[in-house]
Amino acid sequence: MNKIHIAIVDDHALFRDGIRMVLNQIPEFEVIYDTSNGHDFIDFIKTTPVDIVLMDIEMPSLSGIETTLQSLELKPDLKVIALTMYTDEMHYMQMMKAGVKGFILKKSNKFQLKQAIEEVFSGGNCFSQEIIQKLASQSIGKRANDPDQLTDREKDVLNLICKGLTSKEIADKLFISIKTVEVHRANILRKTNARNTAELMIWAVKNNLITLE
Amino acid sequence: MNKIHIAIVDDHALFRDGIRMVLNQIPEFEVIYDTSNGHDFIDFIKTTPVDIVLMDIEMPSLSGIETTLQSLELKPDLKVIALTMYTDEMHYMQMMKAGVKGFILKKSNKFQLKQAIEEVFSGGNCFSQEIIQKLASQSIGKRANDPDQLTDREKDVLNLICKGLTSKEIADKLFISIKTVEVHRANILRKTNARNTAELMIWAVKNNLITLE
DNA sequence: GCCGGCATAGGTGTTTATACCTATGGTTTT
DNA sequence: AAAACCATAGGTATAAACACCTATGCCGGC
Repeated sequence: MNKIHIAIVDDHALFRDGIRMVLNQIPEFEVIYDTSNGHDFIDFIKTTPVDIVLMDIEMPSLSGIETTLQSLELKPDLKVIALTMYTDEMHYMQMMKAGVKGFILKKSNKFQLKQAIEEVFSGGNCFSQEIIQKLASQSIGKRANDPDQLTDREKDVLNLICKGLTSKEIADKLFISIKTVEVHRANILRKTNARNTAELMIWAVKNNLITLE
Repeated sequence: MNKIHIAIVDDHALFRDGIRMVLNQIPEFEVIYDTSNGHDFIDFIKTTPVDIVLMDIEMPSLSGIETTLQSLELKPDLKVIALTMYTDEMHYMQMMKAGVKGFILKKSNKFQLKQAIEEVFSGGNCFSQEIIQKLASQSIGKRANDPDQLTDREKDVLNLICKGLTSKEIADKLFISIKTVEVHRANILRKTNARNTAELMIWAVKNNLITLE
C-alpha cells in the first residue's frame, strides 16, 4: 500500500516535531519533509513529489499564503491544508483564494487532523466547523447594519491595521505603495466614521470584521 | 531509573499531542498527563505528583499565569516551565512573579526543550536566550525593581486610549497635561511591548483589561 | 530620614497617521 | 459609449503618536 506523503511547513519547531510524530504513528501516513520556512519548501517540491502539505499561515519572512501561491504555480496538483491558530476572515479568504483545500485549527485533535488529510487526499475539501460557522455569522451580521460597505481591498488593509501593522508594513506585505495604503486607510476611516486607528478597531470588532482572539 | 514525570497544559490539542510524543520518545521522560485547561490540571495535582509542568501562557478561561499561581499554592515544589509563542515583557514578568522556573518559546526545537526540562528538574532555571536578551536590552539602566504590571493611572489611560480618545482628549478628561498622558502612553507601550495603538489594543483585549463590546 | 515608585510635566526630535488634492488604467453597470 | 466604481499612486500639508531626555513633588516602606 502506498502511503500518503506529507510535508509540514511551520516556523514552530516543537509543533512541527509533534505533528510529525503524531502523523507517522498513523500507518497510512508518512511525513517525508518538514521545514520552518516557505523558501526551503518551494525548493523541495521542485525535486520531490508530495501529496499533502500542512501549511502554517502565520510565518515570518515568506507567509503561508505566499508559499501556497508559489507552490501551486510550480505544482498545481499539490494539496495544501492550512494550519491556523485563529479564525480570521482575512486569512481564510486569502488562503481560499490562494487555493488551499482545507483548514485545520491548531486546537483540533489528531482525529480531526487525520480525517482532514484523508478527505483532502481523496479529492475533497475540509473546512473546520468553527470557521464555517464564524464566517456564516459574520455574513449575517453584515447584512443587518452598515450601509457603507468596505471593498475587498479595504478589508484586507483593515485586517492588517488591526493586527498592528503600520502603513509601511502593510504596503510591503501587499506589494503596493504606502500611498495606496494611506488612501485605503482614509477611505476606510471615512466610511466607518472613525477618527483614528483605535476607533476603527472598535468598529471592526463590533461589526465582526475582525477577531482579536 | 526513575523517569521525570511531566504534565502538559495547553489549549492546542495538536501541539499537546505532538509535545507528548516528542517527550515520550526520550527515555528519561514520561508525560503522565495533558489537558487543555488549567482547572483540570489543578484538580489533577491534588491527587498525583508531577515533576515538571509545561504550561502554555495564552489560554482562554484560566490563564497560564493564574493556573501557575494556584498550582504553586497547592504544591510549592512544582516546577513550572512556561511555553510561549510571543516575546512579551508583561507575560514574562507576570509568569516570573508567579514562580515559573523557565521559559521555552514554541519555536524552540526538541533539544532545547529536553535541555530545559533537565535543567529545571535538577533544580536550575531555564530562560531562552532570545527572552533573556530582550529583557536585558529593555532593563538596561534600570534597577533591580521589577516593573511588573500597569499602575492604576496607566490603566485609566489605557482604557481611554482603547475607547478611541486622542492624547489631547484624555488629558482634558483627566485634567492633566498632554505631556503626562504621553509619558503614560510610552510607559504602557514599553511594558506591553506594543509598537503602536493597534498592538496595544490587541494586548489589552487579550489580557482582559478592556472589553470592546 | 532616605530611597523608590508614581504622577506630574516640559523639551526636542522623528515617525506615523490623517486630510486634502490630482490622476490613470481597469472593471462593471447602465 | 458613458458613467460609476475600484485600485493604484503621487503631492502637500497638519496632527498625532512615539522616543528619549530631564525634573519635581508626593507618598510609603525601611
